[in-house]
Amino acid sequence: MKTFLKDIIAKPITGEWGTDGDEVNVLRTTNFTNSGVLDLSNVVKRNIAENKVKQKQLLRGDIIIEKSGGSPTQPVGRVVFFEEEGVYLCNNFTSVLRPKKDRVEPKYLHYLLYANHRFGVTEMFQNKTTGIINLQLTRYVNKLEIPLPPLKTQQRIAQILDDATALRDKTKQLLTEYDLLAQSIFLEMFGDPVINPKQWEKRLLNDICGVGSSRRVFVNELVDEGIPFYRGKEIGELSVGKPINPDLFITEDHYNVLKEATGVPKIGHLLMPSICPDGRILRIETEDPFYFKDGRVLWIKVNESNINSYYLTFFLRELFRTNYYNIASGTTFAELKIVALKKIKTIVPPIDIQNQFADKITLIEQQKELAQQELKESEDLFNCLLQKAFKGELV
DNA sequence: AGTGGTCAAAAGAGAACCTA
DNA sequence: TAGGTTCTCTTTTGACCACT
Repeated sequence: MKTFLKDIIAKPITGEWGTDGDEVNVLRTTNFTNSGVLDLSNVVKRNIAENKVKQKQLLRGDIIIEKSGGSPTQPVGRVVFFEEEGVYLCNNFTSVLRPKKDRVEPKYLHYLLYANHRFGVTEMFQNKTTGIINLQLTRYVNKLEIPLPPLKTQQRIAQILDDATALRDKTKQLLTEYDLLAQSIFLEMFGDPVINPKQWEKRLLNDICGVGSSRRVFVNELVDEGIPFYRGKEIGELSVGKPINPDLFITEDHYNVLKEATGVPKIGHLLMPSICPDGRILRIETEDPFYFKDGRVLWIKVNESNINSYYLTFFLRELFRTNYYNIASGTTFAELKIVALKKIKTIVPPIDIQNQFADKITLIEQQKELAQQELKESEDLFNCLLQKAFKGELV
């Protein structure tokens, strides 16, 4: 059985801007996540008249929909599910959809609307002007058809999707915990990279590794296919040391010339964007050939006989995470210069201790690999279930 | 000619009312 | 109350200059 969205929700409640103040919580699109849950880490407080608060206060089980926002790559119409205690309203860029609980299970409706956004249905209801994108909410509510099985079935479907979400979140959580574990092992074994509490030898990075950048490749030398050519942004995204889908390429001949002249990044070398206050350092783990833009990507040719590349990755990550702005310089923005990188005082513990650390990290990396696999599987499962629920097949 | 450093334009992202 | 714009801050990157 199908029904129109308008028949199973109350009249949408529009948001309120309010005035400067600190009386009630106001949820904005910043508080939306792409996974359909609210992010309450940055909720603003505003003043709103008492009668408005009474009329528009969010209730548990409400669905908040984004009316204005999105981007060229992301359609407008995201939804989040509200199940908080306390007084919350939402702002003008959003509206509240309140399910009629005798007809529809709120969680079920939420998942369906989430799928609508995910699978591009909201795109048919958006009004694109020059700037931001607006959702034609009235049309959406009046025209949108919803598969509506009996309440009991809806509840079961919502439960299945909840379980799939929980599984996915648990795996995600596991991945962050592995990262934290790796970080805490580093700090426990070596201490703060600036303080050097264990008084190990310090050497200039330049004395133990090759430090520099790539040879310049000019825009007109880039081609449509060939060897991947990465810019700083992409290097920063290559967090697991494996290639992402490239946009730019150089010819194989060009690559061979560069290989001859400067060498090319090898397994165990480190790359980092020069603008990198959060310590995104890439340890290369692929043999697939690629090259990268000079100047914005710094290249550390690790000499493993002097220093272990896993150890150095974590040393620099910790150092930059806490001290980037002391080391980087620049007028418009802080940027790590090659000279500054060369001069970094690198703590060099005995190599066997570094290797012990690397062994532990490799184990963690293996576990992470497994967790990543699981995450992919649980995401596929969730998507598959969502797809089915959306088509009314999950009955 | 090859590198490194700097500058600032361009692009992107996010937040905030106002008006018809 | 629906629906459109602009500002500002951040990030990315091309261009250029200076030095070797």
